[in-house]
Amino acid sequence: MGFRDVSNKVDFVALEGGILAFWRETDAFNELRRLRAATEAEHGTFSFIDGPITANNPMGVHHAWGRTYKDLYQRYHAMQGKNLRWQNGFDCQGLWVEVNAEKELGFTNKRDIERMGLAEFVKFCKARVLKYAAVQTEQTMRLGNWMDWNDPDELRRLADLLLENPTQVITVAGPRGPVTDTVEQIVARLGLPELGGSYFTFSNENNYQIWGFLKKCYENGWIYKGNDVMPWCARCGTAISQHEIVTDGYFDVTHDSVFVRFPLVGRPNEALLVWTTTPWTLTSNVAAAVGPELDYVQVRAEDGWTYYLAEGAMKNSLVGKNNEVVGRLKGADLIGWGYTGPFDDLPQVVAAFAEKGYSHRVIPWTEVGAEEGTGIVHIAPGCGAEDFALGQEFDLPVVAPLDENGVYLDGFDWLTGREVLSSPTTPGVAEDIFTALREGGFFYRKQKYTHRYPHCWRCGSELVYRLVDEWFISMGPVYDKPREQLTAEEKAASLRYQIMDRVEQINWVPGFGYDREMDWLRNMHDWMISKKRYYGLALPIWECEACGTFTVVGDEHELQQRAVEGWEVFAGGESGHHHTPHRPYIDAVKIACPSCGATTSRITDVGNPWLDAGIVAFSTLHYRTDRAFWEKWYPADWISESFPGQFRNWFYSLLAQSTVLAAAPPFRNLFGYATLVDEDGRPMHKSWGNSIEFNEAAERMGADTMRWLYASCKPEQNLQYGFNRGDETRRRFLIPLWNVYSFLVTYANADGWTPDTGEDLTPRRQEGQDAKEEVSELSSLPLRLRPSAPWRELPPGATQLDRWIVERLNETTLDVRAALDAWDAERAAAALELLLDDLSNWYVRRSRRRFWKSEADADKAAAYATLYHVLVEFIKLLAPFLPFVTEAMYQNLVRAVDAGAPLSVHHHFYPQADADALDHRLLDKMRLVIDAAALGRSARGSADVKLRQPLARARVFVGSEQQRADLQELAAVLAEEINVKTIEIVSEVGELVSYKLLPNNRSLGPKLGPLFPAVRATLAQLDPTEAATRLQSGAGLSLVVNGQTVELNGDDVLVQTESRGGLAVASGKGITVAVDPHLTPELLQEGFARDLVRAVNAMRKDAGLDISDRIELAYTADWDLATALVNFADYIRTETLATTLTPGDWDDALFRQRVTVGDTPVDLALRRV
RNA sequence: GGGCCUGUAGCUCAGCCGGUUAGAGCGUUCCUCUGAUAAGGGAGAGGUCGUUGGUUCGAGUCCAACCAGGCCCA
Repeated sequence: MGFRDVSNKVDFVALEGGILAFWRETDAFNELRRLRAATEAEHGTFSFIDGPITANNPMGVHHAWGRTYKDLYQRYHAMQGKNLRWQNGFDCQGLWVEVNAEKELGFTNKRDIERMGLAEFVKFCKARVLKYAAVQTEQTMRLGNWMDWNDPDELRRLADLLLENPTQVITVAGPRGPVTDTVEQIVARLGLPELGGSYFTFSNENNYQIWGFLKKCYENGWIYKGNDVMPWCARCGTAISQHEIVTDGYFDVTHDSVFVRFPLVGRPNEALLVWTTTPWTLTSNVAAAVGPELDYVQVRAEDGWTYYLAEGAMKNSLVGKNNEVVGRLKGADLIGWGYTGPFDDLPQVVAAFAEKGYSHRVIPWTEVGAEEGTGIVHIAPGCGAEDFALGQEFDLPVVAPLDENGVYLDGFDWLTGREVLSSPTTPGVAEDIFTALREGGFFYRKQKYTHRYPHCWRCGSELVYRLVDEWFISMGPVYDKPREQLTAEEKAASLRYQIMDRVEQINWVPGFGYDREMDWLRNMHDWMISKKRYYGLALPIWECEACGTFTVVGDEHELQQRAVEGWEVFAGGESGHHHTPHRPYIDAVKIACPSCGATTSRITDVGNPWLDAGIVAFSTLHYRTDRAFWEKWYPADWISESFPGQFRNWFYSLLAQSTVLAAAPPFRNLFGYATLVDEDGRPMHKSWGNSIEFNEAAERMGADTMRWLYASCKPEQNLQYGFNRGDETRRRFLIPLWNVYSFLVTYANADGWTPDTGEDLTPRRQEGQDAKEEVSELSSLPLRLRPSAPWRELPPGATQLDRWIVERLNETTLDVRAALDAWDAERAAAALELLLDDLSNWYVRRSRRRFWKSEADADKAAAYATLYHVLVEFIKLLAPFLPFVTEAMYQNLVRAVDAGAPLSVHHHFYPQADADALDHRLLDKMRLVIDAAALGRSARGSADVKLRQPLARARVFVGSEQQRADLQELAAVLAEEINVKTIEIVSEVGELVSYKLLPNNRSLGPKLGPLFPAVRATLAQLDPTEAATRLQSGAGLSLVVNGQTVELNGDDVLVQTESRGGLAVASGKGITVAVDPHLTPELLQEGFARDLVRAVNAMRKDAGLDISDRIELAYTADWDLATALVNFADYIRTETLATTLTPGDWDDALFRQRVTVGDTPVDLALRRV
């Protein structure tokens, strides 16, 4: 039995398809799970928690980056015998799901959803999530990830059944047997133990676990209802987040801005001059802000008023020529002045001011400038985000004028019921406001003003800023002292400091992640957990309209107990079917107010989706139902996500929820990576046409290529991604790897060589025995599945080269393990690339003749055995990175010759090596020759002598005795590499080079200090050869500098060599190689012979001959060349497999060519024997 | 305005505790090797190390200020 033949041309994409089919057919992943269940007792577990991906759209190549790391580390730890949970996660709730559903349905605003009906809409969202979870599952499988995947077709079937009728009862297969329930409930139980597969954050377990978290926050007194001023779309009736505006929403528009006078109290005919672009907010004016450091002027204007405004704003603000500056003052001087507002009589304004005992006044704000407006800013805390923040700071009243449709509320007199913005049907209020201002004597002038203004990215309407009720979790105070000085009480009162203590316990990779997270925790505001939408976590807050009390429900059981109304709609109802805790059904349940007993309703808000993602450290680990399981898998050993954004999102929500619910951080190691951009460094955008679809990348580039590209890049830097980069990656690593493999298989098959699988103690799988039965046998850990021992038993004919490449393998194994243990895939990949380079460009190249030769001796056997061993261990090292190509090679190299070997390369243990047994001497020695050979080639290049032309000798200088001995030992190798007849190793190369003396700054600098420049100058004036000779003989130099005597020893002076006239010298890394370029007639003849061999072999290839075909060779050449051919006939015949080499030509030649050897033409003809 | 990060060759990036003539990959030009190789090797061209000060015998490296870009928070 031998290997399947392997072409050196390979279609990686087709290969990957074949491997996916192989895994599917052999159930290879599940067999791994069975194997690891058996090895867990000895090797433990690796706990990974997958950050949920929003199941909204097909995956992008940026997701594939992260998913490569996730798969890589899971495979690496599985290859150490550890057991894993292998659970992928989908993010399923929240605004982004709604938005995509709305787009698909062609909806333009909230009222469309209400027309459709909440139940229908929520159902549609869930089905859409299932559909894209199926797509993302298929894509991630294509990337090669092994996970406990749901069958994508089953997910699609559930989506269809859900849309058809969510209450129909079905039975589905689960790992512990069939499960029967309504479709709605089956979908809500996905990912739970009875159904297995990925977790979905819309699951009952996820939602109710968040209830438990919120209940605990409530018990700690941290939940409260607060206000915020948010950008709001009146048409859609929804808040728009700052993020949504920044990405898509700012356009230039022209508004009527207005200059208004605010008459000052106690200063007749004097007024502040203020300016605004949003006249409707003047109803809600509370204060006027000035820059305390800014210069202001008092101006007597021609309209009879005296105005105050910023000096720098006069030109833009005032009209007329007869404006006279009558005073100057700082903004700070104005602070505290009272004034009269333009709409002080509105009932809401009166009420709000009365409540706080407040009247209009001037406040300081450092942000105020004179570039726009008047330098006095109108402040309406109910109508602007910054205004609101200032209002909080100065404890100002808030006048909030608008309802959710942008219509004035009660208490605004003639404005009540008016729409604030103009629309095709209504004119808006701006003109009427101007009229009112004129009538009240507040109007100064108006002005067209063009500015960037936020718009709704969905419907295009201008946004307004609106005061809304939102629900928050308090993050506690920020204390004005170092963290370590906090008392226990202070810490107990402030969740942020408790979270910081958890952050401290985590290993952040890269390290700046720690700083970012801490910075966020220091500066974050209370966590706003509500969103006025439809599809998402139903916040378990019931609020009493009668007395204002609110209460939080901790789980479904508590809800049932406390329900006073509507339980049957939610959990029983006409059909008798239990619904999931989503709107609208959950809203039917009423409970009694714990304070006054009134019937209360759930607030209609849904939850912030980061609650959904952050709870998974509990919900997916069965915290509520199986505490032992949770304790086993919590905290996660490792999590990984792209870090932009996640410090305040997933990482934060995981940390916050874990801090409240458990005493330990949710994860021990965090690995973050940056952002994926296109090859030019620009962000990828569908609309820019530079984004790459995952499917396109996988099918054009190949998943292994993608994975190697991802794994070998620097994670903390943005990844510039594209097909050119992919081609380069394939060329640099995958193709050379395949070529080594193809080389081995080609020659092994030609020679009939197979690896020795004798004296094998592996229990063989019997025909017909299924994998499950095998588990009991495997529990005794067969030898083959034990960690592979370092390969100490080299075959009898092993050469130094064989021993070297095995040591390189061992060295690389140590490097790769150390790197992966530190979550440094880049370093691991770099070490693996170096090994491939050594294997391909040194070991195989230098061993080729051992494989070609016809006699089957011990040397050849050793070469095969060594290359085979190294390659098989190499692909195990690579398996977590390149699951496809390593599997393909494994199936041929191992399984094809040993049917009893483990089914998959991924079932093996990761290679191990013994650091103490590493032969550093051998590694250093060979590296020295590799480096010297490179220098030799360089030296030849500088003398313009091509490598094929033999030269008489090279002289090599190395610094240490040890290096000289090493080089002496390997002189033959070096001679062959650089094609010289002899190598001389010398302790000084003065004959071939000239010396240059340089001060050793590192040792002399500290010793000499200010004297240093003078010593350097003196040193430069010495005779370098004489000084170098003295130093090399061990004697020191004595210099007199500035009247002082300075003694220099060998360590203080660096002796460098420079090539001298006409000689070919190269140096570096402490090595100098000088080749003698002088050519004798004999050397020239040999060069001709080698040229000819090269030409003939090229002809053989062109003629389509097989490697082993014998030929006859005829030539027509001039006398010089013919002499060379005669003199080197044996050599030429051997190298070209020619039985004869004669002058002349044949009529029946198979192939004929004129080639140039040296400078002269030769006619060659060959025919097959 | 605050925090974090980044400015080094055409592009992407190394450059340690400050120390010899600032390196690598890609691209480019030339040369070369090759019966596993779609590869490999060598050489050339290409640098005000963001700017300005400072510390030092010596600064790409340390310090300060500034400039530009990115991310986050206001």
